Amino acid sequence: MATIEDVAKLTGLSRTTVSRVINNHPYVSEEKRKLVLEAMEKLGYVPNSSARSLRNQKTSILALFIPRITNPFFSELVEATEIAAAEYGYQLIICQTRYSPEKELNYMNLLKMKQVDGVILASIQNEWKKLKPFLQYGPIVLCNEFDDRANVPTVRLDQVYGGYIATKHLLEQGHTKIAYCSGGYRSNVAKSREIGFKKALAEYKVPFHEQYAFRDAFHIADGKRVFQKMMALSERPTAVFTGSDEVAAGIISEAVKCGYRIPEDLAVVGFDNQAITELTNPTITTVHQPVKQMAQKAVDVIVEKIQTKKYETKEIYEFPLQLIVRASTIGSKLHQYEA
Amino acid sequence: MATIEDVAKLTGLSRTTVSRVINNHPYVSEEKRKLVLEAMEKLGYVPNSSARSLRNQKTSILALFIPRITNPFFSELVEATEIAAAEYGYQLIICQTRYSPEKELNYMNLLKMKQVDGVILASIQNEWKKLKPFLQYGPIVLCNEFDDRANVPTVRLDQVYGGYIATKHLLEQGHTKIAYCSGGYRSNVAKSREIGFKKALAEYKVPFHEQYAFRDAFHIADGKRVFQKMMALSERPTAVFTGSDEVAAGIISEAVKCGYRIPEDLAVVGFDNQAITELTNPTITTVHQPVKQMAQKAVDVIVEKIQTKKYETKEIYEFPLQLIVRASTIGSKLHQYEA
DNA sequence: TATGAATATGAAAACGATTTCATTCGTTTC
DNA sequence: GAAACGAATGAAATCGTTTTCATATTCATA
Repeated sequence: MATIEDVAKLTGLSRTTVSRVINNHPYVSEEKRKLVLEAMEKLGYVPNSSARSLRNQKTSILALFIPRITNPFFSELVEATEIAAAEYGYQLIICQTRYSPEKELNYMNLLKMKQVDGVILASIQNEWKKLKPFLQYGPIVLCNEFDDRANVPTVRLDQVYGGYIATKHLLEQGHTKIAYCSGGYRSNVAKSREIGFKKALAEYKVPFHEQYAFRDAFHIADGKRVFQKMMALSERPTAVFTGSDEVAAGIISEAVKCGYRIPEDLAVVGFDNQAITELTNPTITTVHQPVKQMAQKAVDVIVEKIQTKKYETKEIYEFPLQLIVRASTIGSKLHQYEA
Repeated sequence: MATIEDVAKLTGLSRTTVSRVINNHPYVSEEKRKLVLEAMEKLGYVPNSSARSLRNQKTSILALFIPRITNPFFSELVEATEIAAAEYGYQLIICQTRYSPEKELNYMNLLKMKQVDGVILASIQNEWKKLKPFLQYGPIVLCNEFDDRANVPTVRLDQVYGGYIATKHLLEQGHTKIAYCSGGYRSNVAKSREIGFKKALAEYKVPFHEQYAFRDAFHIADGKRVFQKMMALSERPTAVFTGSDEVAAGIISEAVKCGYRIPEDLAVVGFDNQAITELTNPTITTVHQPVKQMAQKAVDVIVEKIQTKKYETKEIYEFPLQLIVRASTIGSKLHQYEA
């Protein structure tokens, strides 16, 4: 394994000069520069990352915290974040908290140990006061998830608006018995959507009944379970708002299997605009989230924070959401080949 | 930022003793050990990763190469790999090659620069002779993808068998005009499946026509495109083998939209057993791949190679595949509530 | 009671880079 | 022709650990 010393020896120059060539510093004669480059090539020399990190106090690695990567929303976020990070020359370490506060705190030590230059939190499992102390070791940027008490840069989507437009759409179709379905008790994303949901109901003077709320739905299986619960109610809802397309797909799948018609018997809106929304029958009305933009911004911001070393600045960057209307809410016109 | 020196000063001991406590080395009196632990706690001291990596010549980071993470097969692989790596105390860096040989070679420098202790290749974009030289810098383990010329540990699935059982299943249903659909020209995974596909055809004395082959299908949209191409043929196939559930779902979606019946007009088998296989209508017959086991084994193997430092050993670990029969191939019985 | 082993500790050398500071050599400037 | 400056280079310190080697103490054993 060739080191800078080997290159220095081979050229008869000092480590300093070699280092200058590597880092494109001035005051190296063209003659020596060529000599060094040739020697580096010949020895197959590449600077050692650990040594550089130690000396420069910088690893060029970011950590991205997500609950689990198999959730397509987070897959897309990881994809976009990795690409954006690579543009800046950063590597991305994936930290799956699996909804565990302990795992989250444990991964946070990456910042303390200086194994990463910064942390992007796309989900939050601990109270902010538990995370805040880590700010002394490096920047934390919130992306997607957020917390009012957190005095750090936050890149997020207007979830209140998302809940609002999706629900308003159902209300416009004449529904008054609308169920609410979400995942993540701790999540402010879910809470915001619920605020938007209730805001829309209030505007239409439609009351909300707590028995219509299901706040523990994450996966397809949860959707199936929730559907059965809804159908067991004495007064069944005619529409349901869900916090993810997976759950919406689960509901639809179970409904169709049980002989119900979507949207005639139950209108369903999803969230995320995932690929499955166009594959189910009927296709799923959903809310599109600009994940790529959000990821890009989060990386832009954290790179800037790493450079300026000002970590405790409350900056909010918010992107809009967009309703995508498909067959699961507006019925027959789009149901071209069914039945 | 407290260093080991600070802890040493606070306790009045040497760095050596503090280091011994950190690393649980023997020959430290219980009295001093406590003293050190208290001081570490008080200062909030945690060892610096870069310094450790430099000194120990070990980063405790693995790199996982995949084409793109939004492919659910690779999401699942990343999830399982991250969990398995974490058990060994390793972090996981994600390298999305996006099917680019240049990007792949570029990421390979992580090994050369010693930023990672090992590389798990779940996809291969370059000829092996281009990758082989990196073996002098650290272990490479193939996982999922493979190459006969590569003299390194390989954890893989029996793809020939996978192609075989899926195709045999179609043949057993009486199909003789069977199309073949896959993604990745360079991929030996795809090539193996094709071998299994043709083996099954041969056993049933069914000839294969090249116009039934579509080897550039990766996504849902490709499935839709392929469906249109198939229907434009003078002699249309009655069944199609696909290399991914996404493509199968695309085909089914497009077929249903155009008024065709699955499986009566076209039987479809997918690959991967992804969540969507149970959400489409009809549900998709597919081949289940034991991704978790494969990922776990790949991590076990690479950790061992890192320890033993023997990188050039050809070891093959192969896991079996399993056919999951659903409605997209066996028709009416499972189509309970359609029409 | 001397001897050797086991226990406990520290000084200093590594790991491989970058940076500070000093030095040398030309070239300009007054 | 001395002073000042810019260009080119290297020696050595530094980043924060772990490890090697040396030394000192304690303890058991002959």
